[in-house]
Amino acid sequence: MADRTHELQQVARDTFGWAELRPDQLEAMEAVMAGHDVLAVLPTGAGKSAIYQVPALLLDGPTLVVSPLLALQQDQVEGLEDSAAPDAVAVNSGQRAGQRRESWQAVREGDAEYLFLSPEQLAKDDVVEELAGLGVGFFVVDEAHCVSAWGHDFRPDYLRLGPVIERLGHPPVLALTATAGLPVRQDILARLGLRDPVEVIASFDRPNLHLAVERESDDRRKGSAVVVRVGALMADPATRGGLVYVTSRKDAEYYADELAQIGVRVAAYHAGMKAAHRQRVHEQFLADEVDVVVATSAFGMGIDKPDVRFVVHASAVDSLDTYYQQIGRAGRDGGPAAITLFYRPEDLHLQTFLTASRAPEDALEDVADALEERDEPIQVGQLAEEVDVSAAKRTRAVNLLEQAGAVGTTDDGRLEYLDPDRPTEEAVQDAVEVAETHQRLTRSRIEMMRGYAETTGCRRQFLLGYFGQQLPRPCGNCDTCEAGTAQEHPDEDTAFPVNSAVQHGEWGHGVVMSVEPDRLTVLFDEVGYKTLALAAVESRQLLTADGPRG
DNA sequence: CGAAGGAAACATAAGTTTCCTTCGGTGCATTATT
Repeated sequence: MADRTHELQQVARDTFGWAELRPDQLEAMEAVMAGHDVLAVLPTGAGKSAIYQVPALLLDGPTLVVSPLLALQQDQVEGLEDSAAPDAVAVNSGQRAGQRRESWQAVREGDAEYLFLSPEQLAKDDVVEELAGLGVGFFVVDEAHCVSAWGHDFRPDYLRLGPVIERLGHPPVLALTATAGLPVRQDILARLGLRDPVEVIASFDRPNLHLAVERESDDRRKGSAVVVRVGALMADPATRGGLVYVTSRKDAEYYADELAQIGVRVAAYHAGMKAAHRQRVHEQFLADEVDVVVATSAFGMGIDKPDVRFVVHASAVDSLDTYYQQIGRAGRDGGPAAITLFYRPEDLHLQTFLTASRAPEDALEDVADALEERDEPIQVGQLAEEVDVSAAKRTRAVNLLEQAGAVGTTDDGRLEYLDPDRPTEEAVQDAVEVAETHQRLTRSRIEMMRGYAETTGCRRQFLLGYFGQQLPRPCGNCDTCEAGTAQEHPDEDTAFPVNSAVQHGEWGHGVVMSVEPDRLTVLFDEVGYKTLALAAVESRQLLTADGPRG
């Protein structure tokens, strides 16, 4: 063990020039070297990339890094070029055929140690076949929350990574992310099929962020309040420069115009803008030529500016996972930063709309029928020929049927209908229920966002509690602490302590996520987060202690 | 679900009210034209 630690530290020092590895980094690396699958949840700036970059050099075979954005892949490749580490290449649709051949050639000949791919590339049979021949020694999923956040509908190929890992002989797998509450972590572990995983989870606390919520009832008044607030923040040298998150592209343009009118150097950022323009805004922000970026959720991953002094949300977002991720872009230098959410309960309805995704019933039927009719497993390409729906919809259908236990993936990546005696109608019905369970969880996460915005207790205790971390005392650096409503409550002898498993008559099995003076929040497997009044729990005996999970 | 925008309804002046429809977020890859 000590040898291995020494070896890792030596590579870190000699190849990358890092004098010291942090305990979290080292713990994750050592687990990888010991052959474990690892899920590492570390805040940005904690050197997440190092966790794969270093062991990659000690493990046989090339390292495959799945990364969600082509721009991010580019940054990583360039970063490695600047170090003494072996080369890195990416393969994607933006390249010409010749360039792509060269990249493969470099990996094949061992000139490139790191290979960056999008999950969509890994959905292609020839790509996986090529990789299987290469003997991939290390499988890394960067920004692994995307598996859960995007895999279920937006980018369904994220849920196909599990079978790809198996097809590559299941090398050690490392999933990396900065933000993941319990359901997201469980989802990542299950969907990637991690074996006996080691979870390395750093503290989520960012004590330098001051947390506050401004409640507004009128939409227009909220709009002007946001502009006034940003104006005030910009007038104070201590809080100059930050981000404003909005829900729609239109709002991004609107607030950018309003702020420009009061003399703020501001730019809008959303996915409707041309790529070159988006890149320009990003660069100007990093270079302090623009002080405020008003953005939709498109602005995020890959942004690493140390001195973001405020993050203002003009509206609530879809979950505390998203919220934490977005506010976490402030104060990376450790200096104070002002975090403000402008909250109107009605805004949550838009999040319900945006996250709603109904099961593709027609595609489910077509896919189930096509697979059931075959006596043998079939290639994805073949299925595409037989089922006349879009690739995304087809993949979603395959994913749901697989989660419903009706469809399986063979070791060579083909799809099969598992039980010939199971009627396809039943399989489709089960798949629809899988989608509905997922939908309930999504809704309950929106309710947790509501809970954060409406709590009179310490905001930080609420936020950290959501991520499974108990802050023993109110933080003293949020609006409720300052208002005096966040009272310290002694650790009462509760029958249902945090992290204990419980059983509810109607909602089934769950895990206690937080205990407040008058209420409990429980994450149930089937219905997601629920907040229960302690008085009712006691008087009506709603919960019973349950055995350990599993 | 709710905000926004347009058209029609109200009303007899130039405007307000009501009703209806549309739109609302993340990115890969691929392909047909300039």
